[in-house]
Amino acid sequence: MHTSELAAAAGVPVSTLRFYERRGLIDEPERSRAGYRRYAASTAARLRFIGRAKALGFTLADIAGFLELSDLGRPPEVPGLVAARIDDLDRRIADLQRVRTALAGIADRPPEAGGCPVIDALGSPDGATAERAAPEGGAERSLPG
Amino acid sequence: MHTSELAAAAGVPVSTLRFYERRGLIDEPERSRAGYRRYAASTAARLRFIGRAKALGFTLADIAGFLELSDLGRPPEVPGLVAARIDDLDRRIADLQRVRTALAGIADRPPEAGGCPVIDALGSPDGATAERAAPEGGAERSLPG
DNA sequence: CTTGACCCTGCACCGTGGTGCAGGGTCGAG
DNA sequence: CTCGACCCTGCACCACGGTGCAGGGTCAAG
Repeated sequence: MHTSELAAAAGVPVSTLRFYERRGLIDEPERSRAGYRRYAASTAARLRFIGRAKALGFTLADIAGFLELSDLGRPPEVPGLVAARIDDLDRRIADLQRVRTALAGIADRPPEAGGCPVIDALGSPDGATAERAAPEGGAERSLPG
Repeated sequence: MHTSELAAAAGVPVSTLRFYERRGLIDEPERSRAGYRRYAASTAARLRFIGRAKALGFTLADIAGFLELSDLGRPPEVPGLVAARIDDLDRRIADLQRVRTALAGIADRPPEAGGCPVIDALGSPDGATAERAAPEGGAERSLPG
């Protein structure tokens, strides 16, 4: 198939195809005499795999690692990476739920309570009611990648 | 306080201070006759607030919004913004939980003969065992953020 | 032979959240 | 008065995940 066919089959723009090729996520395909890329049909499946892994929050570097190991016929030691990713998700979900709880409680508070309750809940920016949310060691780190 | 004092007090590099100033997260401070920035002590608390909100996953744009509201003393349209923020959080939490469920299902698969269960679960990149995980409408959309 | 659709390369650009550096000016101690 | 530490501005750069465009080449239909 040629470039635009693959792009349509995989549901990504042509520009992204070339971007992935540069990043090593898809192999450089055969070329026609004129230099046109001619892709194997399996490349579309590979691109759908990339899309699903991306939707699960893996970075392109992660995915490139999966694919490389898979291409080498070696079962990747992915379970560890998946477990790490699940831990990340758990932390992040807990973070968001804590904020959501704070916001929900705040939304019901009477408007005459003084400053902005959302701000207060995070620790007032002017220091007045600070240090109640955000347990020091907790959400302090960011997501991987 | 001057720039380096504020940076030390807030635990951020000087470069970040100026970056936040450009982004409108902190006000342009008074200047000395020579043009040196002289910060109010409250700016350190504001920066710590930014740090906490950032750790909770808010973007700088989110935080700028919070701070603007706070600076304006809670204008009447705040309840709607809080509700919108809660809706957004709910969507983000649901997204992350869906991803987490998918990953957990993958991680539990026994390492069957041939192939990595994770790769298989995502749809083998060569198409052989494809289309088993990732129900079409499910995790197919990207994460917010 | 011309027209239009497609393809090629290379480079610049987007937003996010910063970091780093050059080339100056200023300030206080010695 | 000199020295080093600090401060200023502006600009370029980093990673990430792409997007867009200029300026060409190719191909098939009419």
